[in-house]
Amino acid sequence: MNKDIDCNQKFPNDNIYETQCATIYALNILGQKWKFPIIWYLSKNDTTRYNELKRKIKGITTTMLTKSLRELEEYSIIIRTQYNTIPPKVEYSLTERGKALIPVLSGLNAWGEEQIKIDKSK
Amino acid sequence: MNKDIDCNQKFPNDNIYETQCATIYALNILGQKWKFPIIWYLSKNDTTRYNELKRKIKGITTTMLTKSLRELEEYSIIIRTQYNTIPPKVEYSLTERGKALIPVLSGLNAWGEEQIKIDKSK
DNA sequence: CAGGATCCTGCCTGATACTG
DNA sequence: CAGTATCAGGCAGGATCCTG
Repeated sequence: MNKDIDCNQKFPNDNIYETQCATIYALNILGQKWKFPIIWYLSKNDTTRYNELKRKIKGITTTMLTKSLRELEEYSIIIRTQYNTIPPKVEYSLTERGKALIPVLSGLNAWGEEQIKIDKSK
Repeated sequence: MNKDIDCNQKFPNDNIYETQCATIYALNILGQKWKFPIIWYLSKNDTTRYNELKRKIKGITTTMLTKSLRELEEYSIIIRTQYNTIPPKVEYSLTERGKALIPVLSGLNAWGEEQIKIDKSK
């Protein structure tokens, strides 16, 4: 087993399927500013509409929200459901692949909370 | 409890200690190209020297390795031990805070492996 | 309501050369 | 060996305006 970590590729835009390291593979998909927050919010709210995401994830712009959602959809992390009503209605939710990330996100969040607690006690 | 996710800040350079969301807090520290790979490698090898990191983490440059190590040290994720010998010798290892991240990294890696397996079976 | 289209910029990242 | 210093560029990310 090779202990080297093959990071010799730019993420998130190269062909991730040639990646040797699973961590890098994961970061190729998730390693951007808004991906984790979006998944994290969806994990707590099931199906969510576009503008609710925009409202609840403070600071995100339409450009980045749309871009991030498109990419997450492309990698089958989320699913987009469009209703052709007027006004239009679009809902996003996690796929099974996306739901499999929840424990990881929870772990990251728990780690963060723990560290914040430690920071404050100093 | 507020379900909103406050991401209205630039990471990784703003004051992370004012962050509301623990996930964002964590990403402020870890959310860059090489942080996870470095921690991931250290988690598998305990103390590691600078040039070994550089050799094993394929593609990283001295600039980014040094910068990433400094930042991780600043946030007490890793510890740097310097031996004033000739030639110099510097070792890096995870702190307790850093080790607490291993389960998260493992989870991310496991998720990646699972998805790669699924991808290949198609 | 759910984006598209544009333009713009900072800094993340890399390449190269040098040093105690 | 373990970095520092310097220069340069590309792209992630943001701001703004527009639309079916």
